[in-house]
Amino acid sequence: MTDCLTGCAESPGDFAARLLAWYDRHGRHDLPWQKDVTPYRVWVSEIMLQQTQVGTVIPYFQRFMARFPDVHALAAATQDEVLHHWSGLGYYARGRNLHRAAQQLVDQYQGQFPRQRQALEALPGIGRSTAAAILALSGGQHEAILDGNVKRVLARHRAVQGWTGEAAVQKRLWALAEYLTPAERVADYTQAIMDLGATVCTRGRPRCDACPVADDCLARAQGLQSSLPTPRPRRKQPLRQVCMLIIQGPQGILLEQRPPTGLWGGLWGFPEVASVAEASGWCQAQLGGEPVRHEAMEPFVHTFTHFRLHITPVRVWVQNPAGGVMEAVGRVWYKDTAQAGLGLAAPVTRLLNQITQEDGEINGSHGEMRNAG
DNA sequence: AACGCGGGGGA
DNA sequence: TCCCCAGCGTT
Repeated sequence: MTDCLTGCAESPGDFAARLLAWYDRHGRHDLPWQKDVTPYRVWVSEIMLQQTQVGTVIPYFQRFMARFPDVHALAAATQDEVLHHWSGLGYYARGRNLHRAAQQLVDQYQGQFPRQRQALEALPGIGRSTAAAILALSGGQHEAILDGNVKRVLARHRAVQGWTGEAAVQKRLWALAEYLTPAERVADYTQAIMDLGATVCTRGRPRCDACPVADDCLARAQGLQSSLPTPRPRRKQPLRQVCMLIIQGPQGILLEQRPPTGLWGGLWGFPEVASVAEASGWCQAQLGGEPVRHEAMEPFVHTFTHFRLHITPVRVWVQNPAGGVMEAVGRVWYKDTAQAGLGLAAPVTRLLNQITQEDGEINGSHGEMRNAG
């Protein structure tokens, strides 16, 4: 007898029991968010882990918790400070959503996390899986999750064909996830299936010999481990071109805040023009004067999922603009951008480090330890 | 150089 | 209900 929707012949409890036994011996039990488990800590870790692997997330999580120990601290912070702690993680909309959701939790729920999944899903940045993860991991509630690791484990174990982004595949996987989630030890089971996906049932080379559910894994039986889950159909990536102006004035380097949404939304970066030829004109129009000189740096490529960005950095030196400086909202001159507490995109950080190093060598001050003291 | 990750939002 | 968007690290 098989279950109609899931196609499972086995009892769900058997799958969970094998996973839990494996988890007790081989799972991860010392991750920072597994200590002092609260909905807030689970939430922040889940959002960070959506886009980044555990090893990278840990230091970000520690710094974030040190600065924003609870939902009230996060709600009371400025967006700039939240994005500063998110700098380098990518997907900055999630940092902004985290901040907004914290404010809604304080405003609508006095900072207490609601226990209804639908209420959590109404918060920005929290969908079905993240809501379920918060409730299951921090409260042991009977909720099924379906993150990337779980999708991979289930698609393989039941040999589910098709890209997991397709509606029919999603539906099937959610049905499987709910069917297999046990009534007892839900938090451990949830962590167990994520751990299995992260450490054994990996994307590249699954270690089937170490898998507690390999016996009845249909992908393994059919030799499909490495071809499932079916990859997303891929499209050709367009190229975009941009010229970043690294403008050096007496007060430091000019940074502008980007629009609140879109690419690197809310972060700070260099002024941009379409081509090197427009650099002088931009300075004339925006700073009220010609640059003393400018010099193109080595161009490089920054790759996104959907396009590749060719970046040509140009160093521009301007004289004391003597009142010509426009200290408008969203524009600022910084000497030490690392201390400014601003969110910076990865290529901006890279360029700032690069020119700091170059200038240090030119000035012969490279022997000084910047971090000393 | 390709790929994955969960959710938001517009068509 | 599609379909597109986003930014890094990993492989």
